[in-house]
Amino acid sequence: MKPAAIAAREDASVAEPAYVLEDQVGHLLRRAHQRHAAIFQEMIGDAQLTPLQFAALVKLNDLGEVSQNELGRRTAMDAATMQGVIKRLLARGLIDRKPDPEDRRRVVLSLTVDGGGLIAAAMPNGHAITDETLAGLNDAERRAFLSLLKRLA
Amino acid sequence: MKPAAIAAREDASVAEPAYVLEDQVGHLLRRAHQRHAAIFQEMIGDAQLTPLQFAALVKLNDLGEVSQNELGRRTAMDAATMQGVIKRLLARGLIDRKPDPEDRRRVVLSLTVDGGGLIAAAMPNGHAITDETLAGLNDAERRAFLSLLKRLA
DNA sequence: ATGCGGTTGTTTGTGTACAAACGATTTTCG
DNA sequence: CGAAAATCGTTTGTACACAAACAACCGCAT
Repeated sequence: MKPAAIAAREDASVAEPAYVLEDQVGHLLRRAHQRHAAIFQEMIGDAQLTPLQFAALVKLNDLGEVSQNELGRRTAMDAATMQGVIKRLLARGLIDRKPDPEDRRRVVLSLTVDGGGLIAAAMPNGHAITDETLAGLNDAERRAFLSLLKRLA
Repeated sequence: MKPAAIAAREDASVAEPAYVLEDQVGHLLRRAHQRHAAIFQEMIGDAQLTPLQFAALVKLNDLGEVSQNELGRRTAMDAATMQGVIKRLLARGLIDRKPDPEDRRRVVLSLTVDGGGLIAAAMPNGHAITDETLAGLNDAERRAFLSLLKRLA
């Protein structure tokens, strides 16, 4: 059995464009995301804090009080994923959880003092992580990249 | 307790740049990757086939025979992740696995006929998925984006 | 008022993703 | 030659990521 890459090269009239894994957006997005996650873990300054947990804390810091689903929408996590993130933040005492008196389905989340402190301390690291992730690009390239990336997300 | 976003706005002399989650590369990469995964699942034409499984099959198609770790490096998966991917592809009879006679640590992987057929059928869908993922951008923007993304990955 | 659609949070199951530790082997180098 | 270092594949444990199904609850239209 001959590898397709060779077979294709043998017949140039076959206009099938080669599927080069390394050139596919999906693969590149995955690898860039992997690299970012590694940088995050290295620089966030708290070995237990993950990107999603950090995102949840940041949003909670911005919003004050929110329901679990709402926080999920704001951070692009689905309800099931949120479940795990919330559980771990609760276990570390970084967030609070109380029933919403006005809607008995809901649960209201908010930062604890510890959570607020952690976010305040980690925020600068967040900026450094973003910077390091974009390290290969100059300012103009960063702006261009982020603007294009936003249109894809 | 006042949300930090408001507190910051009250004192313009504090030069702390706001940490806007929606503007961070990491968050945008994650969302773009999520969107791509959704498009992939919808368009790949085989409900069981995941992006990583597809990537492994594509590389196997390109290379003919490789060891498990080597395939992992070529597809940017670590050994533990590879384990699961290989297991599922084996279970579906899409790949073969035999000991390397020249190195008793190694296992040689290759496509089965079924695997080759599936890849041949799915390849066009792969191109369509890449296209759909980049749908918001014109040709020049796509080239620019991919070139920048490659430098980050 | 009630009934029905939609929302909220939860659970289960499958599939990435990676660290860490392991035994078995191969390679390298003193 | 033989010990140390590196590689290969495996397992375990933690953390996303989402589909699907669920009970409880809310709001709206009839």
